[in-house]
Amino acid sequence: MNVNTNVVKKTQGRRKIAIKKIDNQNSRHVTFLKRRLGLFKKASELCIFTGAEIVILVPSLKRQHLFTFGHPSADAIIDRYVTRISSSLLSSSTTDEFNLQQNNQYYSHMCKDLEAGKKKKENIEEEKLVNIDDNNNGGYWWNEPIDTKGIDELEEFMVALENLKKNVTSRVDELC
Amino acid sequence: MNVNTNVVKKTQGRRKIAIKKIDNQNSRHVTFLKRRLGLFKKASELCIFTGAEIVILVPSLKRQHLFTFGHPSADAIIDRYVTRISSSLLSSSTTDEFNLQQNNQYYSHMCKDLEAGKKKKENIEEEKLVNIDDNNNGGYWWNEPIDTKGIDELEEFMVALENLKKNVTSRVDELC
DNA sequence: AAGACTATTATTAGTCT
DNA sequence: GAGACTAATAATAGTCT
Repeated sequence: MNVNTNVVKKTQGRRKIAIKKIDNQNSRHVTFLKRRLGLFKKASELCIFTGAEIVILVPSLKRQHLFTFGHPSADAIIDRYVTRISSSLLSSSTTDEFNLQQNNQYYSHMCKDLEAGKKKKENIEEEKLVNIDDNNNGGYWWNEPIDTKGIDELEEFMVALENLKKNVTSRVDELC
Repeated sequence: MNVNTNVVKKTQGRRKIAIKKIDNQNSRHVTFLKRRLGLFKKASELCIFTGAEIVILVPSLKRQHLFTFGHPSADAIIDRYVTRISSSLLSSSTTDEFNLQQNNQYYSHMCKDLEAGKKKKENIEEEKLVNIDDNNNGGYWWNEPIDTKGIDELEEFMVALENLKKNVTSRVDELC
């Protein structure tokens, strides 16, 4: 029987916490430190195990610092991200102006998932995962539809990216 | 005694794997899928628990797609990242042109850490963690020194970012 | 306040469908 | 080939320094 085997526990160990913002500011900062490191470690492992490129940007909680993770380099991947937006704006201006909701769906989905907790799987048929398949066409991701929210104010500098795009395109011709 | 208690294990469970690129392509893709989701989940939790802003960009292994995680939005944080580079280039051109190695140190550090495995703590005194403290000055992170590698080819479009910068700065005046 | 500790929760490698 | 399963590994919440 394992009822009260008189083992004196030194700590209570890890405990579950509610899926909400941590109230206590000190705990919140400690968690921010620990989990940010954990996130970067996970990213490192993903890079090593699969050869993936990853960029992570995390402003400090007071938005005074920027913690970055980048392999091979944050700039290289961000260049391509920005270039992709530029390309979309410059090439076809009307065709895919709408139904462009592929990006940033993960957060809202994850939030729903987390809030729901470990709900049973039979009643989550409406929670389809985003269906981004890796081989739907031969094009590159920066030519695909993008989310255009907040792009208005970016248009001005997007035009200036045209020259950069050529450099970037040649830089990523090596496929894995 | 727990020697061969005749418990038939259904699976071997999770197993350790070497800290290196996974050879088998199918396993590599499966791991890329699973761990990418895990990474985004970790990011979601960090957002929720601490109120942090996070951007993650992960090109697919063939570099044909881009998987993004962004809260509140990838564009908003990237704008600030890019604006920070622009600001650095426009303001002081000579003072902090060198000793700018604060970014992207995590990957190399983590790689070393991972390769070393679970080495004893007494002989890693040379592996200091990056010392980015959150309150060294009252400035914002986009005014701090940045890594300028690969910036040459970006200069042209950086200049065009000047107008954007004003918008962005006002957008992040709300501190947490 | 930054790091060590540890019991517990969370993630996941391999396997099977 | 995308998802369920599960034993084992990995991350971490709270505590103590």
